[in-house]
Amino acid sequence: MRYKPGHNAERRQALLQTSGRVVKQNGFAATGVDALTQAAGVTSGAFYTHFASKAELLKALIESESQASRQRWDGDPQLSDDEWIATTLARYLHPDHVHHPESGCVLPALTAEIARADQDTRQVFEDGLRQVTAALSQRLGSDERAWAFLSQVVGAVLIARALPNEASQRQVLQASQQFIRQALAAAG
Amino acid sequence: MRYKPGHNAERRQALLQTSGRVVKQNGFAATGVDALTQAAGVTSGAFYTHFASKAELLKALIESESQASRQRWDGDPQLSDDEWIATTLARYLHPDHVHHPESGCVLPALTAEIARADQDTRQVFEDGLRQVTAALSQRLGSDERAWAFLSQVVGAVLIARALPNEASQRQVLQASQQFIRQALAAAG
DNA sequence: GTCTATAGATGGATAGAC
DNA sequence: GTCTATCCATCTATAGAC
Repeated sequence: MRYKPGHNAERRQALLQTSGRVVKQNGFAATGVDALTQAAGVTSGAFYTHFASKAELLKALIESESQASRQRWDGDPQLSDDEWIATTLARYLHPDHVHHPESGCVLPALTAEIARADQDTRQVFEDGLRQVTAALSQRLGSDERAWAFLSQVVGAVLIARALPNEASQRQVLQASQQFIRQALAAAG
Repeated sequence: MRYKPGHNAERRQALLQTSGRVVKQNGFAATGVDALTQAAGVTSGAFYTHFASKAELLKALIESESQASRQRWDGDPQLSDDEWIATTLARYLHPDHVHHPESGCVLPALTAEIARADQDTRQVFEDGLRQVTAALSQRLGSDERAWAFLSQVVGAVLIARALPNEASQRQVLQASQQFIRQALAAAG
């Protein structure tokens, strides 16, 4: 055979990773199939060997990005809960995360567009997200806190990214971090 | 003259209101100029009498929507701070707000796309947003709390909208509301 | 000021060569 | 499996009639 075994799966994986970066950076609707494949060094013709449509790519992206996020949220298992919270907040609510959506969490970048996708795509989103909140819940003590924690940090990064200067961005990130600490302290 | 005085300003205002609904519903990049103007009962040719480009519309939309949001956030001035917080949370974190982005806050719907706009547009965003946070700060006691409060509710509605079923959506809304109460209680 | 018509570019997706 | 070439629809924006 002309291609080594697993070539197909590898290429699909590469497409998911590179197009994930492009889409988080520029948005899903705003990005053409040409731009998606160009980042992986192939042309649009090759795209349709791996995905039935652009909409199918979004579903696959949500799965792929959820898995990546889940691993980032897990973090170092040796940390105490308090240490884990501190390092997680410091990393998620960091200016680097604001400046580099392409390598960051999928949620601030794509959730608004996922909200406009079909029911099937949103189900994939929920499945992926529940893995994240399950991990979060382990550290925070309840699902309720996990959802609220997630909402807070996603909202903060989302808003920070739309602000035009670094000072304002930091103001949001700092405020968010402080707020979370107070809420967690309040409930013991 | 064939048109009554103020016709131009009125029509522009009408375009802002109707296109605001369409854009919050379907996204800015995903909506063509035809769809924007169709909602106002005119054709795309008329659009360019009022706006130099589609990008200019986004800036005008951010101004317009910020003003509308600011008024909604203000609420009834006769309420006590606690009452104001309760009614504001109940309205913003309500399933109706999740189901109807077209008549809701601009932030969960468009912030991700604003984050990808040029510096000028994002400056307009900051100016509008600071009016909102100033009003919020009056009620909550500090700018810091205002930013965090806003991040929390925006993140919650954003995520809820992407979830496929009502039960999950309510879970996020409820968790966020509870979290905010705890954070505010913690700081007195 | 708004319309129809259209230019010019780009969108998603497919066909056939290799 | 990937390429080039292309179809057809849609996009932003403009021109000219009314």
